[in-house]
Amino acid sequence: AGKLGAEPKEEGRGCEEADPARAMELAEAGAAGCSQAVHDQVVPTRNSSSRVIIHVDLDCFYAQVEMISNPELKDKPLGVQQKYLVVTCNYEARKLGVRKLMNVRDAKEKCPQLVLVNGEDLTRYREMSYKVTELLEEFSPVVERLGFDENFVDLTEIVEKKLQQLQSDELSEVTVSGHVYNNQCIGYKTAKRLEALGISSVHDLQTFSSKILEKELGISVAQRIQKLSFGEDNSPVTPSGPPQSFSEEDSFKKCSSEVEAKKKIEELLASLLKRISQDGRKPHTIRLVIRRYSSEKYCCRESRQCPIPSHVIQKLGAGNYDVMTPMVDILMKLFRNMVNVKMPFHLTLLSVCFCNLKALNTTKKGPMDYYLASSLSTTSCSGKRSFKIKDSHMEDI
DNA sequence: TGGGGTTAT
DNA sequence: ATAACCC
Repeated sequence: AGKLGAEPKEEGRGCEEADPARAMELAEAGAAGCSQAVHDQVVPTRNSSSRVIIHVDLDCFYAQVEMISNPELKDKPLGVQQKYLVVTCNYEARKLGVRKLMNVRDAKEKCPQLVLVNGEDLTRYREMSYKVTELLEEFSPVVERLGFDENFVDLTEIVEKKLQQLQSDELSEVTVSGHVYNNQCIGYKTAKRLEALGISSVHDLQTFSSKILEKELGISVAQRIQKLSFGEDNSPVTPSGPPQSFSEEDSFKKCSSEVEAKKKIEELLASLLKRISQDGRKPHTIRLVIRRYSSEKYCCRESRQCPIPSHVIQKLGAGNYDVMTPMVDILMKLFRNMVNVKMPFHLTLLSVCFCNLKALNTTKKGPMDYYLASSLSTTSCSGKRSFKIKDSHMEDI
């Protein structure tokens, strides 16, 4: 199955959204099978250059986590609320007309018995999400995450091993039934641009002039989506590994003073520091993101980022050093760089992001290390550059 | 539209 | 730093 085309987007068709245990059954079936059925027609064994990839998509993930935490919720219509939105809901609720991303007021109107739990804190969802990924990684290390509730697993090697074990008379008996996917064109912006070109179905895209498409969308996007329209996707399943960034955000109706903003930034930062200390790696870059109020249309985010000073990074992990104060200081500088606080302003979102994560330095301490570290900390090099310099010196030593 | 994520430019 | 994409 192609990676990007693999998910049927219509709801309510009883499509194969699965729990992890069922996913494992499917994986076993896939490993045993040597043929794929398309339109109920059995096609021969995959050839040596093709791959076997499973796509595991967890059903109404946040709602499931809540139902596991509190089984009393299991047989009730349940919605997970973030601000004034029901971001997802269980099937009881869907039967009664509640939809994803529905207004709380509309949802309550449709379904007065709806039970709501607050899902603004993603901690438990994030933890469960990584448990699922780690479970899948036991089968193959090649697991790519997409959001919190989807994983792609490349099972090619497992399948090949299984096929070698099977006797030839067993081979002919195994079949796996397939799935036929419907027309759907891709991301929002690209879909709009395609529509402007008169392309509204997969078939339209298949038959459209490659040259014109390349001129309109750029060669990279054009060639990729046109291959996708034929079900061809040679992109690898890229192991996600640990996250490359940690962020916390909060949205609100109005924030219009620096003091108010500072309070919110401090809250976001406190949560992030907890998370980062658990992770063990250290961020070398910090970013502040804002969203300004705008009465209509799509509202863009703005951001400012800077390297985290090395003396702050060092104090990040253990110890009771106050890392909040210097960090808040940096963030407020970034804030004033974006927002002219002498003028009236109206923000609707603040977000803090730690990125450019690096593993702890595992090199053994030598006699020169203290000298090298202190001399480098006084330079104005970027983190990347100074690490390169340090590494080369280490090799020399 | 929330609260996250990734990659490309 | 932003824009596009994904959930």
